[in-house]
Formats: sequence, structure tokens, C-alpha cells
Amino acid sequence: MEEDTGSLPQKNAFSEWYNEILWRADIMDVRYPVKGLYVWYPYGFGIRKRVYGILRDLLDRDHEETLFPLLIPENEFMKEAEHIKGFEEEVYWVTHGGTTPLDVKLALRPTSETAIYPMYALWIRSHADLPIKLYQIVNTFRYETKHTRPLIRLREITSFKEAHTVHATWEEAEEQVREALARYREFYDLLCIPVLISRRPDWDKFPGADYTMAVDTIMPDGKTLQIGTVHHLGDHFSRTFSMTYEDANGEQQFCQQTCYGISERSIAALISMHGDDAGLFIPPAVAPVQIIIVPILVKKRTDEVMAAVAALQEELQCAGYRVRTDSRDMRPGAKYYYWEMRGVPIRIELGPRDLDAGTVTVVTRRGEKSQVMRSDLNTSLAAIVEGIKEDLQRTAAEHIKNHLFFVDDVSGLPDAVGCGVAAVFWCGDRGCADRIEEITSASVLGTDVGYEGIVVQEGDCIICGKPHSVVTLVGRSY
RNA sequence: GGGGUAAUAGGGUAGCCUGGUCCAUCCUAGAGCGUUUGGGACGCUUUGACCGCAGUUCAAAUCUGCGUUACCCCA
Repeated sequence: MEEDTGSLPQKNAFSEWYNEILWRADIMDVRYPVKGLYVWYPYGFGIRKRVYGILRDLLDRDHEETLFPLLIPENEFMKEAEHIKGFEEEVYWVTHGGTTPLDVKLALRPTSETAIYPMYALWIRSHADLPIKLYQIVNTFRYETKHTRPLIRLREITSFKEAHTVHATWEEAEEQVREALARYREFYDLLCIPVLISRRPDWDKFPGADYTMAVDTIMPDGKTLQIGTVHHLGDHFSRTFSMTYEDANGEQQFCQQTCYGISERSIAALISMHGDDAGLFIPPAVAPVQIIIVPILVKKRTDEVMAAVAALQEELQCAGYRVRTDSRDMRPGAKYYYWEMRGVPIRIELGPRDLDAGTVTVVTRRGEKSQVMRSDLNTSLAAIVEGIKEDLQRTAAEHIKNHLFFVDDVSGLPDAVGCGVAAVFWCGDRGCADRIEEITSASVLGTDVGYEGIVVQEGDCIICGKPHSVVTLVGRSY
């Protein structure tokens, strides 16, 4: 047994592992005295900054970033009936200004449709104004009554990236849904997180959408985590908010819309997918520190080693790496554990032996150690970074493969769902879905499944046997 | 939605049942000094806690109620 200076709960005790790694790896401080609100440590925020940097870069190709107000007046918020019904139990209201009751209550946005669309209605006049593709990264509020969980179920979502697009036709909007999904897939590829895309069943779609496509991944305990959604809104909101445009024939038409979002659940997935018993493992692309240099100091040669370390850091920085030297007065071993917990993908040790041999010692977060000639360092590092990415992708892909089961018989369903996600054929009938959920005490995640591991798309419904039923994912979810 | 358990230094804990022994135990972490340094160093000195509010009592970390927070189980 390790000393308690070191040991993290094992990852197969996922719940404990997750709770503990958040503060051990300086991601979040969960001790803020309000339920469901948490504090980002600077290191965790550094990860967030890079992850959202990637997301920004992806969207900035053809979207523009914007910022709408946090507060939404009650009259606007209450316009879209389905939307209200979906959110009314979880909205925070601002009711007073100082001690004076407000004439019009103000909602803390649970999402921003009703903040953005009244403005869109003013901005859009003709087909020449379309399409509009804007996004913002904001905090949103939901009065969660179930158990809150850092990064996963929050009362203040601190990092909600929401995009809102407007199109002339339903088909164009549908095309945007496909593009958004492709963009999200690209995003999660860069984070080495494999995803399952599916169309949520009707009863589980976004309130006020024509349909909802969801991006899920599978957590270490086999439960799914929804880490992105894309909604085709049709003209639900444009009718409510009078968003019309004049088409080429001079006719007024209702706009067609989409919206899609990703939250800090993406960070939860990143942590959970790649971490291990020793701590985090952050992909180089988003690691706040990509390379940690640990000097090995012996009294007689301290100055010599420190000079070499300074030169090394300088060189790596110029090569574009985020690199830091740990010159604290600790044993080297203690530093190794420290940076492994924080998921730094590459460690370089430099001591007297390296100095004499003209080498440095490079160790990956997975523990692969190599002596590299100082003169070859740059090319070697490039290869090592590439190897780490492949390692993470392969490991993550295997995890999904090992937790996704094709099930063609009801008797196998509970076991499959007990340890992962089941792919079954389902006829689309609500009664059959209820039966599936009853048997598994899990949820029907969705149809139109996008995952390369699934080839057969049609078969007999697992409940009623109806032919030409479609592949459907079933799983327990967070 | 329903139930359960818990809250003592920065983190983890003992003490609580049976109130007084407690200006609260131990591990870890923090600060200072010195010796060390290729996988969690050592010595000396030192800082630091009974979740909040009410109640019972001569006396509360300990008993009661409420609140807050956290975790677990079931739907």
C-alpha cells in the first residue's frame, strides 16, 4: 500500500477516483459553500483554456463569437411554450433590485435562446442577411435538485459554448446540423475522446426542437456522459419571436434555426477517459505544461546541471513547447509523482550522468523511458509527442470497444447495460422503448447511430420482433 | 422523486455510545533552519480544527431540533 501522500483511489472505483483527482490534480476546489458551484484552480483553468481554444479555432472558421446578457426578462423567456415547460423548474429568478421588487422578473439564463432570438428578429430583414452563425462561451444557471457533481451536473455551468445559427430553409438548417456534428467529432478527435453520436428519442429532445442529435462518450464505469448536443429548431422559435426574412420573391418567410452546445463536461470526459491510477494524462495539445524538466542535483555539480537545464528550457520554449522546470527542493521521485498526478505528458530528467553522456532522459506519462542524445532532442520529441497521441487514441478507442455490446436477445440486455452501452434493434415504438428501459433500468440514448464500430443498421426489434428496426443505443447515463 | 450515513487543523482521522479525563489524538500537509537529491528524504523548531443557529445542562466536540454541505443506495 502506498503512503497516503501518494495514493489516489483506483480508477476502477471511478466515483471516488473522480472526486479525489479533481483536487489532487488541481482541477477544481469543490469546497465552495454553495451546492453545485465549484471553483476552477488555475491549473484546471489552464486545461479549460486550451480545450476551449481548440473549440474556438474550430468554430472561428465560419462562425463569429459574441456575447449576450446573462439576464433574460420574464416576458421574453415565457414566450415559447415547450421551451418554458422544459426549464421552468430549474430557472433561477432575480426578483429584486436592492430591496425593491422588480416589475419584470429576470431569469438567469439556463440557455440563451430567449436572450438571443429577439435580437436576431431585429437583425434579420432579408435572405441576404442569412445564414447567421454566432456562438458565445458563457456561464448558465440551472437549479439542479438531483445530486450535483463537479463538471458534470452543475448549478452554474461555467463554460457553456452555445452556437445559434439561422437559415433560410429547413434543409439548410439540417445541413448545418451535420456540419456541427462533424465539427464536434473533430473537436473530440483532437482530445482523443471517441464519441457515439445518435438521434435522441422524441421524448428526450431539447424543449422546442424538431429533433436533437447528441454526442455521448462512455465513462470508465460504463455509464454514458452526454458531452454535446445539436438541435434542429425548425421554425418553432422564429414563429414565437417573429424572425422572418424577405425571400428573393419579396415574400416574408420564417427563419429556420439550429443551436448546439458543449460544456465543461468535455473536461470531465477528458479527465476520465485518459486518467489512470496515478492521476491525469492530458493530451499534449491541451496540456498547460507539456514538458516538465526535473534537474537531478548533486552538490558538487549543481551549477553545472542548472545551467544545462536553463539552456534546455530555453531551447524547448523556442521550439514551441509549453515547458517548465521544477527546481523545488524536493527529492526527484516526489516531483515525478507530483507531475504524473497532474498529467504532464512528457518529463525530461537531466542530471550529471546525462551531462557526461551528452543525453537527456525522456519519460512519457505512460512510463516509457528513453535516453535521447541532446543533439537529436527536437526530432525525438516530435516523434514522442506523436506516439503519445496515438497511445491515447488507441487506449480510448479500446475502452469504447470494450464497453459497447451488440445485443440481439432481451436476456442479454441487463448484463450488457450493466457494464456499458448496448446496441439493439428498436422499432421506434414508445411501448417497446419503455420495455427496454424497464428491463435495463437505463435509457434509450438514440437512433441514427454514428459510430464506425457499428455496421449492420437494420434488424428485428429486440422487443416486438418487427423487421427493419434500426440500431439504437441503450445505456445508463450521468 | 424516495431513503440512508456523515460533518473535528489545508487533506485524512481518534475521541461521541456512557456529557467533566480534551486549552482535543495520530498521519499527512504548511512555515523556518540544517544535512540531502537518478522514483514519495531525514533531524530540530513551529503554525493550524470541534460546520452554523437554537435548545437541554452546573458543564456540550459528545445529547436534541432546525439549517447548510457532502457522500452512498433505490426509483
